[in-house]
Amino acid sequence: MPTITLPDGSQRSYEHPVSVGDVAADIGPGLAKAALAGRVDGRMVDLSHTIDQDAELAIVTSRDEDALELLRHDAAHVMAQAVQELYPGTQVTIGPAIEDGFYYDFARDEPFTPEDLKQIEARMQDIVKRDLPIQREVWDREEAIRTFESIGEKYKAEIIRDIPEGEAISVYRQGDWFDVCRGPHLPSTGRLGQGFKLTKLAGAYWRGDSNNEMLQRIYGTAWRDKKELKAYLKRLEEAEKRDHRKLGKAMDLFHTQEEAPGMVFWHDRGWQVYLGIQDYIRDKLRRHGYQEVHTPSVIDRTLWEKSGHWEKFQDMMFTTHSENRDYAVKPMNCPAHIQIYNHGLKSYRDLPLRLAEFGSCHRNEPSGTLHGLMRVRGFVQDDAHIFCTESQILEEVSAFIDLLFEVYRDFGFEEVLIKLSTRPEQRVGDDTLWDKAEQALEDALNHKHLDWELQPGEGAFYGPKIEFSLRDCLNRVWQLGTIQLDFSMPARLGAAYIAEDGSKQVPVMLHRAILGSLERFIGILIEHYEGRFPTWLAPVQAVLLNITDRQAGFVRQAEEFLQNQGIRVISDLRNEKIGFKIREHTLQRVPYLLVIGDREAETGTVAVRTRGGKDLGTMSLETFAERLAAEVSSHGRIVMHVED
RNA sequence: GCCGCAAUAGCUCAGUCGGUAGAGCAACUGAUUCGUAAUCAGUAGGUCGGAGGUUCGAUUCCUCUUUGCGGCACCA
Repeated sequence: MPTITLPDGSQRSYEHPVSVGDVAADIGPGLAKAALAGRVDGRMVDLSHTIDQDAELAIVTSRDEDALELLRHDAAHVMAQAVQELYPGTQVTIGPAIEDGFYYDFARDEPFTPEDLKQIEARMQDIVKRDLPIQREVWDREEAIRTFESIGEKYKAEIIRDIPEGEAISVYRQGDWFDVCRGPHLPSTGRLGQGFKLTKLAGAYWRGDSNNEMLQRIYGTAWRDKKELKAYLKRLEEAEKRDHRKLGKAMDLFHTQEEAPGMVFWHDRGWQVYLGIQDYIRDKLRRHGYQEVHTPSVIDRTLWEKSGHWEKFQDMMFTTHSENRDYAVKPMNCPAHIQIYNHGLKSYRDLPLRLAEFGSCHRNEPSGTLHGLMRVRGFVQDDAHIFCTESQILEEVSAFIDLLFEVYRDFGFEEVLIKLSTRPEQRVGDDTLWDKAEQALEDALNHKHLDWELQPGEGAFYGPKIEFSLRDCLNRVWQLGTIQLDFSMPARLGAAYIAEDGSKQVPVMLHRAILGSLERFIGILIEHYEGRFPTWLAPVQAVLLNITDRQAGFVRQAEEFLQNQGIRVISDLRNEKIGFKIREHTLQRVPYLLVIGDREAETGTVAVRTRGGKDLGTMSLETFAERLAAEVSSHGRIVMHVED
């Protein structure tokens, strides 16, 4: 008979099988009331789950993190019930808990409207008030399929058919409503509470396949109580203020317009940031043994046919035509870099050869994917291709990872998501080569003691890859850097080198980028810093502000002096109150505001105020320039501070 | 590309149950020269995304289209 071990190590023995709820009640009435579910030997189960052998048990209450997932899953069920009560004939499909909330996909001919969401939400609250007990039942497979088909739920019947033979078909019932579900669930709908809200409507393909019909997805968020919900909504609101599209407009960095969808018009201030990043990367590449090259944007179609891109991506390439020839605007730089590699016979002594380019690429991305700077049709990558021998792969990959983290740290990014994608089903190259390549990437990651996630089957057809991603302010993940091994293209485009033994060999090519698309990277930077670029990247680093017209002459002198020191400085001589000017330039996120009144003009100094509102006191122009230079060259690791 | 929603002044937005539009900020003019997040007054500013239709009359209703937004699918 079961002996149950609780998290504190204490044990309880029972003469007969007991439910999780029984154990909770046995421990104390308070816990019985608070109990939502149990964790038996690490697996989440219902309160009604029967324990018939020795086990470790933790009672899950609303205080546990686990409770949130339970809650969100239940919210999805309650929403589905509400929808089916309000809109008979709507079919249910799947409805899981997700980060911060839940969704449910419905099949219904008529589209849901934002007004419907309010009604559904009201009905959900009603179902919560009804406090319907949630009961688990195990059904016979055939009977389950028949039942769901008989009530017109063809998607559910299909889901049941796909449950592996031998696995129990569990059905959860709340009132008159029931749904096939693995569980676990809360003991009753009342336990969901009122900390939920429906957030958005969306389309979603059945089973995630664009060949299938589109269902209607309703997203919601769910929390333990109203207070947590409010805090979450507040957080979302704050995050939206960081949106690079809003800040880009407010800070006059760039714009987009109807005539050039997915393309960016960079304004002076945005372009300063762009150039600053390019200069920085250019310098890094020189120091790390890369050559910088530049290749044409418009290249004859036959080259893309040879490289294999035409076959796979022709729909996504912009094309043009002239004098009976077809051209494509380059979507990537690698075939062009191989052309440079192919000029002149290469020896093993030339390897590794690292060719870098700020390659301007155009891809005709599907219209629905465009998103501010994050997903565009015209972009520049900090792209490079490393041609090397097989034995040089590990060393080159390691060196690249070092460089990548060096760069990310200079930009202030510490949290990077890393994924290793391995061989897909359709691929070129034999398996021993893949073994070697995947091992090399894995070794390089482990050698650096990095946390990474394996994505089996997600590699490119020509080789495995590592991807480096960051999250934006709304928690969306965007890939920045990548390094990909390629065994295919060098051979396709005739790249070769003469080995030590005089034989002709095909080099391995590593495609790699650190920032990826500069456009996307700037988008991430804007959101990460909420527009407050570190001084070394800020489009305007300092602004000189006069108090009255009397100081205009000195302001002009100071501006010239600081400009000659290489500082991006402007002056604001408008006849406005100092508070007004401070406000404007603070909103423009200029790192340093230099106020000049009679006192400063007489002594040749500036009163320094930061965009954060800190008063750094008065200092000479020389001192300010020196300190700013120190901040810039240290990439913000040394910042100006108040003198003691 | 697919589903849904949206598009009004330079910007942020209100509005019209069909009778050719309004605020704040910005701009311009004038006054003010004022020491750390908005000085005051005045002036001007719109084919209400584009095309077509219904109507005596359309920014408003309908159709198409473009772009954007939120997802889904895609991402060399």
